Amino acid sequence: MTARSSSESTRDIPEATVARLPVYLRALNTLADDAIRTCSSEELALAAGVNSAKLRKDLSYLGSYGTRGVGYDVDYLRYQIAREIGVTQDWPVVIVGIGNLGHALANYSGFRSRGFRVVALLDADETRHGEVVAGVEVRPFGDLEEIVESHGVAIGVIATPAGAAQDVSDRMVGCGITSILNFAPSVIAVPDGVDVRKVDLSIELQILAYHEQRKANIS
Amino acid sequence: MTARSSSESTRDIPEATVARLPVYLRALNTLADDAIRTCSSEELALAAGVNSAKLRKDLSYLGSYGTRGVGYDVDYLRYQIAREIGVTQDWPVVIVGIGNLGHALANYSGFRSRGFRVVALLDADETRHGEVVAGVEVRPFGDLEEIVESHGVAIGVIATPAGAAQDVSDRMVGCGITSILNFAPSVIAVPDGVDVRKVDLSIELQILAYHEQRKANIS
DNA sequence: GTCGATTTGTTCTCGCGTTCACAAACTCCT
DNA sequence: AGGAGTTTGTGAACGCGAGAACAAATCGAC
Repeated sequence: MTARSSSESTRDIPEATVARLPVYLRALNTLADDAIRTCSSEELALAAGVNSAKLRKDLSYLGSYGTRGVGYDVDYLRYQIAREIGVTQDWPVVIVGIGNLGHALANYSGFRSRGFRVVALLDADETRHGEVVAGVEVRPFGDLEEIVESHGVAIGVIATPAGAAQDVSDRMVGCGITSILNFAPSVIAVPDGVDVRKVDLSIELQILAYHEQRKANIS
Repeated sequence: MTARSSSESTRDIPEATVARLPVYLRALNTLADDAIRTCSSEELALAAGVNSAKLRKDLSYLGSYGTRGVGYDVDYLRYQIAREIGVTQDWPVVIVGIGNLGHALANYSGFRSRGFRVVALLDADETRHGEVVAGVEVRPFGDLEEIVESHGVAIGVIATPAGAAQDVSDRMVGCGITSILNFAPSVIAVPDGVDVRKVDLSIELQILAYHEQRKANIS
């Protein structure tokens, strides 16, 4: 409908679609690894675990990158999705809280390969300072402002105990971080304009337990 | 409307509500730790980070456990939610894949305190067998069937690389596991009746990156 | 015992997301 | 060149969830 200028691609993509784009991207990467050049919406939907109509509608928000009667060019679509999400550029990331989970996150190769670079590991516990994890030295939490400023960090990861999460969040927001991924099992409050996503391991298990309990009670 | 018999409490709770119940439960636990006996829907909603109308509607699916003009009894509501979710009972859990993430999961105290007991750690890599993590010995993946049967395990956690996830899933389903929490960055296919929840670290970051990119492009 | 204040439980409306179904567009074969 | 076969992109219907608003119920004061 609307005329679309060169790189001014999309207006607003529904949140549900945004959450699925990374899944499509991964599926496309897998296809590319298998030297597959072209795929239909049906094939890609299968690989991504979604309905093909939903996939097509999702992709239509980005533009018309398919060819009717043929399908999608894997490499081309892959690039378009990556550009839309923003993973074609480099995102510096700070991780606060280097416990068991922080360790695992720092070592997670999936970040590196998707444009996320861990520029600093911070912890309040001084006995951990100087320790090197995944090639990065653990530094005092007080260094946060300096690091965020010098590297232009916009994304912070909280992997602390619940009690520290709100304080860490406040400090992050205070020095200009506008996106937070929170692994601490607590609700954190942030001002408007700051995005928070929450990953809670035990909540996921509790949801499974609920359904499991229902299955057992077929009375 | 419907007459409600003794322990036959609810019919079907919306999925969105089920996902929030654990959040309410945690908020209630925090209140209880502060020796608070009673709370209004407004207070609890604030602690849980949701709208109070939504909270009341969610709780109404469980029954009428509040008192008008007063609020909710913290301990009583806490018990009711815990019973509804199923965390009053003990859930044996198996974790497959003891890499960085598997280590972190095995050590995560939030599982133990919510009724989940890690009964076994399995890994395909023989060099890891015998290693003790969080008080549990790492055993060969081939022991899965025996362990699931002897402990009555219904919930499995996959923390392997992407390539192994589908195989592990198939084996789990094959020996009777009906709920899977998948941390591997891949889509797994399971038969009807098996629940899968997926936690993907890099996808969460990519979603944040998308919004971050939008913030930067205010052009 | 009655009145006012308070808070729950529920009804209603609205918007988002999912899915179906089909027209438009492209390829290939003859 | 034309027709058959495919596959995309999208309009329309449907169902679920969020939030506002209100009636019902309880407590406390007098």
